[in-house]
Amino acid sequence: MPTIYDIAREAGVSITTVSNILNNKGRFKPETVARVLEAVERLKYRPNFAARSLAARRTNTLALSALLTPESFDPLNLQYFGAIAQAVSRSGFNFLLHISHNLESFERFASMGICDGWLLMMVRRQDERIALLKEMGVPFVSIGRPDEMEEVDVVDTDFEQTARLALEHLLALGHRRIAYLAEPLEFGYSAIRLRAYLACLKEYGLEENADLVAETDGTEAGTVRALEALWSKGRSITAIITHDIPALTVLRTLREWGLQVPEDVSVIGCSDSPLAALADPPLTTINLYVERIAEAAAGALARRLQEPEAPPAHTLIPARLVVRGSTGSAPSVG
Amino acid sequence: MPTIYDIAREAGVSITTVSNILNNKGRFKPETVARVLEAVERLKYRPNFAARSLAARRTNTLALSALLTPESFDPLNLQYFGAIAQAVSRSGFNFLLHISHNLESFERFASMGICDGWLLMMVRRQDERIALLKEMGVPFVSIGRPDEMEEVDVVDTDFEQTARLALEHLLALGHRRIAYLAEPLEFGYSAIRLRAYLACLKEYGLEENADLVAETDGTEAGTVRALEALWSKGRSITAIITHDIPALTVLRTLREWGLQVPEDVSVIGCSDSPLAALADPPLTTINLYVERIAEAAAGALARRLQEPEAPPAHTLIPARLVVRGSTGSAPSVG
DNA sequence: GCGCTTTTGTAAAGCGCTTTAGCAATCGGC
DNA sequence: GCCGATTGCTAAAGCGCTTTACAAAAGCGC
Repeated sequence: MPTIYDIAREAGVSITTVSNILNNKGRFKPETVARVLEAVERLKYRPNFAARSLAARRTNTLALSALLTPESFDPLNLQYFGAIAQAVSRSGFNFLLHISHNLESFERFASMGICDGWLLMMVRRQDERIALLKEMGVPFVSIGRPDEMEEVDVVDTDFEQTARLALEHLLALGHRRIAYLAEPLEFGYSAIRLRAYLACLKEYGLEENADLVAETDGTEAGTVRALEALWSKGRSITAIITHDIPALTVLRTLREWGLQVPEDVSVIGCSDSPLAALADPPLTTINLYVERIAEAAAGALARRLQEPEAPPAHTLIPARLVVRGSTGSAPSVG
Repeated sequence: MPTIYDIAREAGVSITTVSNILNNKGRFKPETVARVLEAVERLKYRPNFAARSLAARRTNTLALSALLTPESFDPLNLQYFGAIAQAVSRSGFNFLLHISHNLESFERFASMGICDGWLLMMVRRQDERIALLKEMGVPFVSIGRPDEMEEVDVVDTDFEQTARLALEHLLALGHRRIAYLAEPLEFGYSAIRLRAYLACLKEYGLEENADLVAETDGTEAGTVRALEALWSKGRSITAIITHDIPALTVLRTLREWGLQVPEDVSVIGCSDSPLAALADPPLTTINLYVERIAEAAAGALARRLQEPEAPPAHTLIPARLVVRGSTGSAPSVG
C-alpha cells in the first residue's frame, strides 16, 4: 500500500501539499494539483483510515445502529439500511452499519471512536443508546421518537398524518366500525400511532371505544389472540388498521375464519413493507418514503456535526396511501 | 476521553505496561495488573481505534459485505446479518456491516483499511469483489460459491443435500411430476441448486424434463410467467420446488387459478426465510442453519488471518427439512 | 555472595496522516 | 521600485497507540 510519502515523492512536492490537495485546502497551481492527482491515480493511493482519523481526530464516518430483536425481521429494515447507506454516502461520509444484540456491544463499539456520529434505528421509548451517546457527547440523530425527545434530533414519520390517511381512506369507503390492532406499545412508534389514530377518530366524531383496540405482543399467536379479542366483543367490525407484519397474520386468520378480504373486512397496513405487495390479497398500506427519511436523517446528522450547539430539530416526514387489494367498500349493513 | 497516558499515570506504570496488560502480552504481577485494570475501569478508558490500528497495522475488525439489490429484500438476510455479527464478536473481533450499491463504493471502503478481512454475502458467479480483494491481498471468505472457487475460502449450504431433502419429501408423499422454478441462474446459488435438483432427479430414476424447469427473472411478474410456462406445457404437475420468495407469489397465483395448496399442488421453498412461516399456507421449506453458516464463516476468516498461507477450505453446511402446510400427498391420478 | 536465568518493567521509535506556523516568491498600487 | 497583500508551498510537531530493544530487580543453585 502506498503512503502519502510515496505520492509526495512521485509528484515532487511535500506531504503537506498532498494532504492539502486531497482535502481541498489552500490554493495550488492547477499543474501541481494535476501532478499529485496523477500520482494518486497511478499508485492507486488511498489515505489510510486509521492514520487520517488519528491525526484529524475525526473519522469522517457515520454509523447506523440497528438492534437485533425478533421483531426486527421486517424487510422494510433492509430498505432503510440501503437508503441510509446511500444518503450518508451522498453527504460525503463513510457509512457503516452496526448491529447490536445488547447495549454492551453497542457501547463497546461506540466508545472506540470509529465514527463521528450515529443514526439510531428501532428507537425505544427509553432508549439506552440515547442516554449513552449523550453522556459520551457523541452526536446522533434518532430515527423514531423516544419518550424524552426535547433534547434530541429526531426524524420520524408524521404518524398523525398516516393515521388520517388510513382512516380517511376507510371512511370514504363507508366503514364506520374500524378496529385498531397495535404492535407492542412499549415500542414508541406503536404508542404514537395509536394515539394519533384515536385523536383522528375523535376528530371525525367517531366513538372512541376500547372494544375497537387491541394490542399484539408481536408474535403470530399474539396477533391471533388480539384479533380474537376484537371479534369476541361481538360488534361488527368492517375494517382493521394494523401494521404490515401483523397484517399478514390477520389476513391469514380472517381467511381461516371464512371471512373474505376485502369483501367482508378491509385491512390496512402501516409502513409499506416489501411484504405488503406480496401479501394475499396485496395489502393496502401507507408508504413511508423511506428515502426521504434517510435523506433527512443523514442531513440532520451532518448539520449537527457542523453546528454542535444548534437547537435540536424534529423533522416529520409525510407518508402516502398505497391502495392495493385489501381494502374495499364497507359491506352494506344487513 | 482518557488516553493510555492517563491510565499509566493513575496506575503508576508506563504506557508500555498498560498496553501490554491490555493485550495480554508479557508477564506482570497480579497486583500491577489489578491496578491498571482498576484505572481503566474507573476512567472508563477505551483504546482509541485509530491509534491502535495505526500502530499495530491491524484493526482487529472483520466486515461483512452485503449488496443492495432488489432481490436482497429477503428478511433471511437480516438473520444472516445478526448471526454473523454474533459469530464474529464471539471470535473476539469487532464487527461491521458494509452495504454497497456498486463495486466502487465497496472498493473505496475496502481500500481504506478499516478492517482486516471480509465476509462476502450475496456472492455472484463472477464476483468482482473477489477479484478486487485478491488483488489487494486482503483476506476474505465467500459465503456462497463463485464460479471460480478453487482459490477461495468458501462456506455454503450443502445444496446437494437440500435438493435431496426436498425431493425425497415430495417423493415420499407420492409426487412424481415435480417442477422446479429457479431464481435467476446468474446467481450462483440458483444454478447450483438447479444442478443439484437435476442430479438428484436422475438418481431416483425420474425423467429429466425441460418442461418441468422454469426460471423467474426475480420479479413477481416473472415468477407468474414462469409458472404459466410450467403449466402451459400441459402436463399435470403435482408439486413445485422453488425458493421462498417466489414461493409466495406461486402460492398466490395458484390460488388465483383456483388450485388448492397442498390438496392440488404441493409447494416447497428452499431457505426457511422468516416469511415462510407467515405464508398462507405456511410454507414447507428447508432450514439452512444460518447460525452454523455464520459460525463457520467467521471461523474460516479468523483461521485465514492466522494462517495466510493455508490451503483454501470449502465448508458445506447441511440443512434440514421443515414441514409446514404447503406440502401434502399427491392427488390420486384421476 | 557469584554468575545465571527469569520476572517485571521502561524508553524511544514510529505507524501515516493533519495541522500549525511560517516563509519565499509574485503581484498590484502608488 | 518600495510596501503590503496574496499565492503557493513546506518543516515540524503530534494524534494515541504498539513494538522493539534493553535494563533493573529478584530468584536460584552452589
